[in-house]
Amino acid sequence: MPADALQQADPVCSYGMQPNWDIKDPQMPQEPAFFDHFQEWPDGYVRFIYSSDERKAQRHLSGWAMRNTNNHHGHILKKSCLGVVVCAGACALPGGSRLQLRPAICDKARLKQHKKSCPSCHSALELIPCRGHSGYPVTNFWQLDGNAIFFQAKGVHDHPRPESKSETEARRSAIKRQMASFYQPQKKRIREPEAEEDQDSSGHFSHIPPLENHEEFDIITDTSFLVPGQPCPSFPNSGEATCDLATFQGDKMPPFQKSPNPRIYLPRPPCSYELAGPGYTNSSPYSTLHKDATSIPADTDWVHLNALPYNVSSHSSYEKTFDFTSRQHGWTPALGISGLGERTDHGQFQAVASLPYYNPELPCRYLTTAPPGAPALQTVITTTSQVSCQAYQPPALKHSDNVQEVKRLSGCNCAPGDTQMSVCPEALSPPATVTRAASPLGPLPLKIPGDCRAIRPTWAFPQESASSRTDGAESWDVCLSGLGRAISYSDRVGPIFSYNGEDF
DNA sequence: CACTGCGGGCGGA
DNA sequence: TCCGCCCGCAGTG
Repeated sequence: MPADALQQADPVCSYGMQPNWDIKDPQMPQEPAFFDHFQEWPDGYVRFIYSSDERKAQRHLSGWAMRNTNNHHGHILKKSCLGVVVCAGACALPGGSRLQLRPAICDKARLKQHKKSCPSCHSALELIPCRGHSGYPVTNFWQLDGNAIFFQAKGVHDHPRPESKSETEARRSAIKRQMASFYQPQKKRIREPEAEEDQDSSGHFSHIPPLENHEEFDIITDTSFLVPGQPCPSFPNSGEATCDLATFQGDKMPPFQKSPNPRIYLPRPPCSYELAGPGYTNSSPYSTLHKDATSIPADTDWVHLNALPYNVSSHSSYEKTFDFTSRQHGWTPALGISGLGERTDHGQFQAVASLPYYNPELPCRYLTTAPPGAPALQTVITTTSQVSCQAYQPPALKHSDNVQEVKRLSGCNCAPGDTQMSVCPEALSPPATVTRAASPLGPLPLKIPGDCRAIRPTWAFPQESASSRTDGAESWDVCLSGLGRAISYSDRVGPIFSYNGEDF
């Protein structure tokens, strides 16, 4: 274990688990012995102390879309979570993923964003508000005191992660750079098939603009995210799909780069997708994704968290932290503990193994029951928006008392055609295996416990889990169960599917 | 143009 | 009083 990891672990425990201070205390601890490693996705009632030298802390950054909130305390910066923007139609992207956009922080920009439609099904976009703090948005407090930046979070995010800002920015820049080299060559290829597709009433798809235009290019990528139930004329098969994506992201987005956010829901088996490999062959029905993936590039605004589980295996998943148990509602990322290293990873893995993911009876691989250690807080969300996702909703879902949850699950939800994927190490690890897993077993009835949320863990302390993750650490949430569950991982594992910010 | 931070002000608990 | 929230303003990139 790297020294860094060790350093990180202890502080986390000390501050995260046993904080002896509160953001509102008149006097903060002086000269803390340890500084926590910056947590990009703090979740739960956690507290951290960052070094005043930590840039991200200085900027009060967070993976969550946090907006400034006036708390009438000049010395304490308060921010509240905006939630996540999803497709109101709850359409499932190929691969069963859902769009999870980062809400614009600016009210004006957010309104503008809301006017956009889902690139996949053209349904309206819906903002899932955060209600993780007693029905109110999760709040984060920041206070600079001496050489330390005190951070305190209140509430448990009850929604999927939006794309993190840092990731978005990183991806955009990377894409732009790569665009130049990748673009031209692909131009022709992309046009042919896609050109025919006219999904966008506005004509985005019908008209394939010069690839030089990044935005346009992004739009094209939209086609790659066809809803399973929809016809996919333009990408009938994967044969053509060469792994452009690999090329695309290859150098820029190393699969394992820290990527805080991506959550990948893997309702269906991942296509065998090889990021690194240039022409992989894919027989998967979803191969189109690959193809699409190839063209995916740039849209940073859209995040298909679930995107493609590519290379899940490549991660040597065993080692990755599959934190099925983790976090509150299952949306939270697993503890990816880059820093905690063996201890955590191992533990998590074991935990995972013990979980019935593969159990058909528990399609929602997230356990239905919260572990003892799980945070008691359960957001009671009676969101109005419901569901569109019912289309895919299995009967079992209906029983959910929490509409919101169900709806959200749709993310996990699977499209009708989802095949069940047994989640076992084997499946996740080797690409080949994954591919095999993808083989259609045929749609399975989706049974999702009413409270199909990820379970909260075995880890007794949310803080710990949160803290244990290093920033951007590789953490995975794998929701494999039958249909719906998702794998979310923080690593920059696979291609990140996003639509161009232009449209959204 | 969007993000960010600040602060006034309002209303509800 | 506290809190959530809206709004506008200003600085920044």
